[in-house]
Amino acid sequence: MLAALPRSAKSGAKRADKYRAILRAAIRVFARRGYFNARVSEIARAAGVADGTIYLYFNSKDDLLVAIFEETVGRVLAEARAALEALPGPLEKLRRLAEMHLSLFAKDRNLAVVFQVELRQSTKFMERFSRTMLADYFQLIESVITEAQKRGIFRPEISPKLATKVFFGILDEMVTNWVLSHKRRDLTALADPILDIFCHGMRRRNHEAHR
Amino acid sequence: MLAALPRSAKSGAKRADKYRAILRAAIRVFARRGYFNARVSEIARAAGVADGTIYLYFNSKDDLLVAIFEETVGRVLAEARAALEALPGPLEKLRRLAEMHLSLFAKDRNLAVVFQVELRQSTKFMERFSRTMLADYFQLIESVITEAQKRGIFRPEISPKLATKVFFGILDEMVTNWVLSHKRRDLTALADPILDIFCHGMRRRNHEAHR
Amino acid sequence: MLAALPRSAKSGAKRADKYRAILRAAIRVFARRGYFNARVSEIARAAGVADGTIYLYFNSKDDLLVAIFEETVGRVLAEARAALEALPGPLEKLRRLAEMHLSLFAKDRNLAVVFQVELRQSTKFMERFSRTMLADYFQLIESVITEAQKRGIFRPEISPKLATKVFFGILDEMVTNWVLSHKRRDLTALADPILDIFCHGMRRRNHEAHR
Amino acid sequence: MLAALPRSAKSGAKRADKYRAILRAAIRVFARRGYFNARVSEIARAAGVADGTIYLYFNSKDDLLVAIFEETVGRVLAEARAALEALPGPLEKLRRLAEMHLSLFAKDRNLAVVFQVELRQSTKFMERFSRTMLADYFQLIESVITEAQKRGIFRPEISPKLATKVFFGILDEMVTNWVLSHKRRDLTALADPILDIFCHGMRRRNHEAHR
DNA sequence: AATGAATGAGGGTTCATTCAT
DNA sequence: TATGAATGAACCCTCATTCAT
Repeated sequence: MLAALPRSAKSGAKRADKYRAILRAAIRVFARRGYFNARVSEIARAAGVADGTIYLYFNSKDDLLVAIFEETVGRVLAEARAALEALPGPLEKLRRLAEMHLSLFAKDRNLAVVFQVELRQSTKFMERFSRTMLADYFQLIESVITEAQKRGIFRPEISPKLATKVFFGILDEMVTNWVLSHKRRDLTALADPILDIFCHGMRRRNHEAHR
Repeated sequence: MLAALPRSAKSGAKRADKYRAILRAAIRVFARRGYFNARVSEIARAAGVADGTIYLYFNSKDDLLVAIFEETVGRVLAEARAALEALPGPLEKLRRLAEMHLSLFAKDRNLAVVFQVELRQSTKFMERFSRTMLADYFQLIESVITEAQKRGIFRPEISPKLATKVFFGILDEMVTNWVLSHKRRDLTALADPILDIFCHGMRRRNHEAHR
Repeated sequence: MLAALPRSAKSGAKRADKYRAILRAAIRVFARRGYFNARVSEIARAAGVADGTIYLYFNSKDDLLVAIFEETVGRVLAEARAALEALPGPLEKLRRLAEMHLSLFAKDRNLAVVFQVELRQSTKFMERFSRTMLADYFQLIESVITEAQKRGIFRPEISPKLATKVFFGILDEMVTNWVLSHKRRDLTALADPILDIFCHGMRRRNHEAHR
Repeated sequence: MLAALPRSAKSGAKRADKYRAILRAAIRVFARRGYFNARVSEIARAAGVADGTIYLYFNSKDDLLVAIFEETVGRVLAEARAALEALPGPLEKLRRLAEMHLSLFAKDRNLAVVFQVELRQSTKFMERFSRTMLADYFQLIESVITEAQKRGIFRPEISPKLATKVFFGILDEMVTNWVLSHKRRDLTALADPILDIFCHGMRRRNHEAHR
């Protein structure tokens, strides 16, 4: 079967494999050593390739960090959009967003370290990330909050942009805290109490009364 | 007058002046260049001292970052504790904490950059900070939240530790967002809407009804 | 026709074509980028072959430079020897040598750059070239000068080896100057005035008187 | 005495000493290894300083080469101008130029290797050198040749710029040849026969007759 | 106490060359 | 014969820190 594939497809698949292997190795090494103390040669060894091979797939050490961010956020965004579509109301959607956010990192502690610590080491990275993919994530959250406001579930007088930052800030702090504390509690289990606080905080009074 | 002071007091005062001058210079340079791109010689020049003089006051470049953190958090904690004492109830105390947190950075954007970005560049720093002074800050917040629960203002079933992280996470995200967006909005003005969401999220239902 | 040729001749011809294509590409790229900044992959692209193919025809990047030198000097030497045979006297022969030397580079500026600059980057190359093919070129010049001395045209007391270096040095400087100045003057036209100076410098006094 | 000098003068003198020590070491190492194979750390060791110290005095490895060229040509030009002033006629001046040129390198073979080989490794360097200091040297030679033409010693119809290149080309080839041949002949002794050829080549016929 | 010249360890990246296909 | 992806050795330069003055 594989032999019948055109050369480009075969080598393309191999290329993608190696690309992912390097990226996974980079996440591991960045998490263990920190970005600045991580040696490119160490990543190469962890990925099972030669030092120079890294540079056939990535432009620089910086680029590895950028790729980790973009690959992850891109994938998560797509998954989140697909998952939200199937859900009936904004509260369910917020719950799903929180669950996906927390479980993404709960499943891969190394990724969590890279996202909560290593990616934030400089305004250069942070501004870049904020402006690009993170903006899409914020947009997705905001659209759900706006929907909740339109449906009369959330108070309409609260700025949806502010509420989005509040929602993200809570999730972000939970992950950071989980990463830094060496206790290995169940991160995903925090979705419920967080949503409880956030949604009550956002809720219309009379809406609550009707419950 | 000064000449009459004992030598140690005089030089002690001079010493403290230079210490602070270096620390202020470090905040400026770290904010402008980022920690890793900041040169010790650049900080020395900004502080008006020789390169070597830095090392008469600090052990290392790392130590400058640590000192910025500890000096600031130490001072802010003392101010916060003093301010809270004078306030009658937990809601007022939470409001004052939020205001102080936001205005600290609103008044000194360079300090905000250092706290929200540069200080988070490695797990080494973050774990150290979490364990030490930040823990005191969390403790202070938690004590106010517990007080609110005891008084029946906040729902008792919510974990106060969780609520503390939620409160801090919201504030932290506001500051980070303000630092990264190049719009210069009034950061302190966010205290009100944030508290609105947080306190409603925490509040007992019947307590609200009684209002 | 070609199809009727024995296999070895056919592939031999193709092989020679590719060999020359690579060499021509190397001259272009070396001239444009300089030897050290020239990438083997760039030469391969310019020659329309894969990187690895270069190594089926040449042992190393160094070897390309050596081959350029040896191919060119070998060809020029053969042409020069043939051309000189037909000429009656040593003065005509010197004139022809100068013309051939200058027009070789006037016709191919890239070759001139490689010969005047890139080939001289290290004593390793220069000593190798001096000892081998350049020695033949010097020998050819010297034989003409000796002939002129034997015929009483040039002063016999001048060392023919010295005169050879003088002759070559003048030509060499003309080409180098032409390569480095960005004016595109007629290099070949310099043959006459150069020979005027050189031949008068070498000539016997009484020989001149007889003219 | 030295102790009485102002600090700047003392340290200035030490600075100049170290500058020259590094430059001399660079000439030695470049001559022995070739520019590209020379390691900066090797130069540092040869100069008795740390690697980093090189960069307190020079901007880059390239800069070392440039400095060797500019220091040498600058010094030689000044010496040559001073020496020529004392001489009565252009022929004596040309002889002195040739002697100085040849003896400069005869006295320092390493310098000769650097000038004849290492400095010519790229059009980047060569064009830079041609345009700047070498142009001054050419100008000096040309002025002497023009003087000889004005005095009726040299033929006026010969382009003085061409004659300058001829003169330089001869000297240059002598030095190159001396550098590449491993025989250690007396380079300076070549001044006489070279001048014999060059000056006869340039001379007016009737002028000769009058001799 | 203050200076600033000197130190020297340390690593991302390039690219000639190889070799499995 | 030809390919081009993979290799891995090799090095200039920076800059935190020291220490003689």
